[in-house]
Amino acid sequence: MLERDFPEIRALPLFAEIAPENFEALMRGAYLQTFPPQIELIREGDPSDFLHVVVEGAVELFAAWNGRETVMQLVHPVSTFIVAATIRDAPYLMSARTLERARIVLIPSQDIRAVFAADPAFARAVVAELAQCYRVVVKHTKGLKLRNGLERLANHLLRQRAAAGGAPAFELEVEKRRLSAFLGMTPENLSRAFRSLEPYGVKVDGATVRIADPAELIRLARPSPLIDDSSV
Amino acid sequence: MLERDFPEIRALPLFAEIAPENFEALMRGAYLQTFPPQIELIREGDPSDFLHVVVEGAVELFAAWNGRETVMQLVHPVSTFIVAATIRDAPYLMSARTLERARIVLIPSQDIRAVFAADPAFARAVVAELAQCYRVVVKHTKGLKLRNGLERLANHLLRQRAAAGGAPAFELEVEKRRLSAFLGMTPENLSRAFRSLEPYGVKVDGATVRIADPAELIRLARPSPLIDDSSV
DNA sequence: CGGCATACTTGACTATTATCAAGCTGAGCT
DNA sequence: AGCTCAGCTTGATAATAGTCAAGTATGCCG
Repeated sequence: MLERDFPEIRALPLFAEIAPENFEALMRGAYLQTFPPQIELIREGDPSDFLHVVVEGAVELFAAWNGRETVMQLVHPVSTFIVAATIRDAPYLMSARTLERARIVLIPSQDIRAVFAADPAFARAVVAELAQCYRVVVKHTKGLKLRNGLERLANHLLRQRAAAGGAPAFELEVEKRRLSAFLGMTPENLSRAFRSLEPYGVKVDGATVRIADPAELIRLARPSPLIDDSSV
Repeated sequence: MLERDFPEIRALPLFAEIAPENFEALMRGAYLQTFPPQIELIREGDPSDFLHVVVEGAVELFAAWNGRETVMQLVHPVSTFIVAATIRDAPYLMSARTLERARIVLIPSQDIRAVFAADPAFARAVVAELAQCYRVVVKHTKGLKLRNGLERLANHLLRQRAAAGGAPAFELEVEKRRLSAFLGMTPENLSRAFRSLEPYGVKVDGATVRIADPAELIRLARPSPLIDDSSV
């Protein structure tokens, strides 16, 4: 692991407060690796070997059952994934694959568990991270159970718009087929949902979305901070 | 808080390893309270004031949006809920209400956060609890996205059967209307789903379920440890 | 440039799920 | 016992979502 890669990882809330010697111990065992697109990084059911930190690129967490597959989460830099499995030393509940070329730091799970036991500051940070992850999944589940496909898409677009700083046009960041799986619908229905949003001032051209009048879309989407606000 | 109530709380994984003086500090500020059925204990959006421990009875965590309501989790003794909100000092994402008469221990959130900062053993236990909660929600979400209503019910029955020690007959533990909301369907469709399971040897009489031949039901349900196994 | 592969879109159809409106049933009560 | 109410069930219908099949667009590569 090269010296120059430290800062962006060190800056993550998860690692910011660790004692220097413990952080170094983690980095000594860590790999920084670059993966091509479509590489399966972990497979659900496998034992938890590494904590992953996405430094660049994009990763999706997905799950399969009975021949069906769905996207559980989309992971963008800089963030970690599968903290829970690492901490509990339990098998992964989700698989992960790269969506684009991605630079990923792999930290051996046993190192994480060792530092976690020895460094109270790290333990606190892990708790904050886990609590955050928990709340993200709860919000996603609320959206799935309380909204229909059109409403989920409308709110997703409003969230993306906010993440893009409120610009009138922004990019979707992921292929539509993956977005559809993430939103709990088929690609065909995502297509139709986009068309249904046209009367609300939503224009889609490839991966570019333009929202003419947010107020109009908000009236349909009825966003709630307790589902859509990532900072809550 | 009475002395005789300590043991069952002390025995919880979350509290088992705390230093005695810290545990006492928590208990000094705690209330043990008995609530009648149908009492709203917390409301989503409110600030996190207390960590709740269900000692007796049953509680449901639910969420509402745009006039719709759904059940997110069913909580039975002895377990805690809303740890994540307490730790992050963030607003509750879910509401909670008693389903039956329930005895509940309320521990002020600020006490929890104080002991959490001071007691490494407690911090570790909180992490384990949170990681567990996270994995429970992920499994629930996987079920929602990968299975249809009938499959969710079939797997729920197999889980309940396992929880009852594999007995051929067992009780549902909650009203069917709440079970339906938990499984992400309407009461009407739960009714129909139960009838659809008759050919698979499932007989329902009130809240009592009898599974004639588990193998038959398993063939339909296709349970997976990564969705249905509570210990994984 | 043409050819190919892949994502996306569209339409027709099917399946699943929700809604509405009666009925039914059983526990609790007088 | 009979009444009442709430939960449950059932059937008819509507809304929502999935499937299949075909077509279009786009980007990559020789």
